[in-house]
Amino acid sequence: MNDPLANLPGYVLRRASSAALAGLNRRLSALTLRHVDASLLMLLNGQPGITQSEAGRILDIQRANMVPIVSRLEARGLIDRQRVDGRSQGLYLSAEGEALHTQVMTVIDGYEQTLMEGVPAPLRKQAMAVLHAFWQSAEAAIEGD
Amino acid sequence: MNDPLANLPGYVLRRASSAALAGLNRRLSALTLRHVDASLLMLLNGQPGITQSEAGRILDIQRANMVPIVSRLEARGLIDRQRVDGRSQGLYLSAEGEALHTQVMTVIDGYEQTLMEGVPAPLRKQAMAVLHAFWQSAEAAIEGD
DNA sequence: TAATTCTGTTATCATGCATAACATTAATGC
DNA sequence: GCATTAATGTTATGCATGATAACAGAATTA
Repeated sequence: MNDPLANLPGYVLRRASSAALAGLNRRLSALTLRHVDASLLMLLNGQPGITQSEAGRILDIQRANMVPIVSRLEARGLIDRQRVDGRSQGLYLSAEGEALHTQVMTVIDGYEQTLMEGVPAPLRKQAMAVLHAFWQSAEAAIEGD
Repeated sequence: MNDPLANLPGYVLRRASSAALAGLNRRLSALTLRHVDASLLMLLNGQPGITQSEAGRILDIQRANMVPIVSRLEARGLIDRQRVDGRSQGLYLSAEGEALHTQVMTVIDGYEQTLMEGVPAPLRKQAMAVLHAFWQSAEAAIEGD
């Protein structure tokens, strides 16, 4: 390799994320789901009745970009909408959506475990803390020159 | 927040990477560069004369997707091509490209330092090792069911 | 020499992400 | 109560990144 970028945390973060995503999408394709779909199913399982906008805020997906995602999952009968308001609707997993969610969890749990097991044991204890630290640091660094 | 995905390393990795990339692109826009352009300039500075395909292999960019990147940078006079072979050309930073590269380094170094400083000191020592571990683990996990 | 591999390239498609605009509805300030 | 402001869902659109398939020309190899 001899990649002169390999000592830049931001670059390594991106490569790791990209590879991790590729592996996950590969596994989720068996359920005909994209990772973003899976993340919404998981969110709705934990917070049923949440609004489309709220979900987007939590997952960091623009309001406008939530539309095709929700439509797709609703069209597949995986989620239901219930009017909350004149303008907003609560999102819920349908029975079919819950069934698929358990399959999603099997895939995700297995994958995340595989990912973690690939990290040398001595580093494993601090691994999540490091990732969260970078997340927070990167969020803070978005603005500024 | 209350994000039930926050304990999944893959998800946190993605969010951190996404945020880090946003901040970087924001800073690079002052140089009218995308992060991928910057990464190629940095690579060519370290390994002048490298081939387009080789660069793509190192940066994990498909051969076909290298074409517009190289064309764009060449059109801006930042890189030169020198025929190596009947089929391949070596890529080099032009004088202008080298000048821009130093500016890129200023931006990148400053940004990566900011990113690192946002990580609590006790974690900082192992931070890079953790990122590399996830990178390697994720690469290994791409294949497999 | 023949078969295979590699390079650069074109074309095309899927995905993710950003922005602007809009109508409807809700919340807020006075 | 009414006028202003804010929020929601939506449509449309564009840009950037990646992936795949196909091809011609050149180099390697068997």
